[in-house]
Amino acid sequence: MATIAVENYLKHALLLAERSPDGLVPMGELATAMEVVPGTATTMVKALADSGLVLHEPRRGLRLTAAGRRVALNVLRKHRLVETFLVNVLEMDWAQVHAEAEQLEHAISDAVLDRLDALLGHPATDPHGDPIPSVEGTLNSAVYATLATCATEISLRVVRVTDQSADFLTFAEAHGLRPGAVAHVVDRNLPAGLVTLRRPRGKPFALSLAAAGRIWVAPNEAG
Amino acid sequence: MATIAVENYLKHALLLAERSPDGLVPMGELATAMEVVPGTATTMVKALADSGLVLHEPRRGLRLTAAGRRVALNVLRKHRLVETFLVNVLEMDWAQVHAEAEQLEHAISDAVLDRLDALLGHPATDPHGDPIPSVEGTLNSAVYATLATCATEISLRVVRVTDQSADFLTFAEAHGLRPGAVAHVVDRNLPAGLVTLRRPRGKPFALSLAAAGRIWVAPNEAG
DNA sequence: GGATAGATTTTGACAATTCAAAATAAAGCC
DNA sequence: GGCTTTATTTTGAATTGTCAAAATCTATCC
Repeated sequence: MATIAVENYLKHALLLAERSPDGLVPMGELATAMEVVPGTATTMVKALADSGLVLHEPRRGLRLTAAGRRVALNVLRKHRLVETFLVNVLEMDWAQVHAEAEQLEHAISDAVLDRLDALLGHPATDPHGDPIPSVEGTLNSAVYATLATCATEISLRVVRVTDQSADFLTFAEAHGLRPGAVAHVVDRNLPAGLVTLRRPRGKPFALSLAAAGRIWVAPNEAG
Repeated sequence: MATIAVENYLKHALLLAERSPDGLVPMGELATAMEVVPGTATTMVKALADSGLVLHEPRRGLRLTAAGRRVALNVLRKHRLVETFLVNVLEMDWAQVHAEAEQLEHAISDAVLDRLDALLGHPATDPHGDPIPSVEGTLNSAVYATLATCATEISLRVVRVTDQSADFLTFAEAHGLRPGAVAHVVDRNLPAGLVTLRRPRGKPFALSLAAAGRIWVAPNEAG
């Protein structure tokens, strides 16, 4: 069985690999994500390579093997189903549930996971809009535009909020920017780094381009 | 924050202390409960004593301090509320939930615990009839008779089953011996070490005195 | 009142995970 | 092509929790 540390390294390796075109994850990125010094990541990656969970390409980075990816997807599935449970069933604040799920993802058995999945009705995404890996190990990563890049003056539907910090999520919540919410970009001022947004029957408000880049949207079909 | 190992030592120390008249827990008992060699228990108890969680009386045993007892009760509360959740909400088999809760009890925050408690309606006991410590740290340990010691030929209500092994619980379940079940002792044959039981509209069946001693009962008020 | 059995403690070692800091390799720059 | 910057790896050490086995108590038993 993978230890908690191993599960965490693999999970972060997966998340970083998903954002990398060739699947190669630089050591430094993994170390940053894990909040350890680079040497620690090197040590652990070599151990993971010995266990056949990753390939270590010295001085270049690491790649998940099929076995490593399987473990990582299972942990990610637990994380996101737990978040969904905490929000949908226990009615907890979506800004807090990430931290809770970080612990629970390592304590939940596959048996509990299955029951949780059934209780929640086999959801496809978690409360932040992040896709929940299937039992079979499929990760549906549809690509959307963000509020920093999408067209202006058309009705949009928020599909995903990719920032787990409680502060950001509380801000988003306060402006109704949860997945499913409808809004449109009133104006985008690149020099000022500002995006102005408006929700139906709401006042316009601004957020930084950096923040806008973490809110993913699709054209609002109904709107 | 207490580590998982520390939480486990304190939890087992509490359970053993509850069954000891003077609250003194011999080292060997703790080591057996924790499934470690005696020397390991000694090492850990000294560390716990340094943290002010237990008192170590060399060669005699240990006692929980108020701080240690507080931590232990919190872990036990998590364990038993999680078991209740797994059975009542996720509809899992009561024979499995102990093992699951052993992991989850260390991963659940107090915030999640509170929500879980509310969802379950603030239960007083878990699915095995074990009392759930209150938030304030009260452990209601009412003393009952067991099927090995109770009066015969009177209607009884099962209140508690104090064996966490899946085999025993599956056996108990198969005969309907869950808390709340009604039964009476038909016969007790001490030389043979057998207790014969009968449930309403059921066939009589036998179990060993040792097994009977793990099923706690109260007189059945309703008849 | 010592020998002995049983429990407990001590000692030395090991695996996992981490850090700090020195060493090394790679990449880009004039 | 040599120099500098940056990323990565190596080395040595600390921490936590564990075991095996030797040493040490304690209580008890003739």
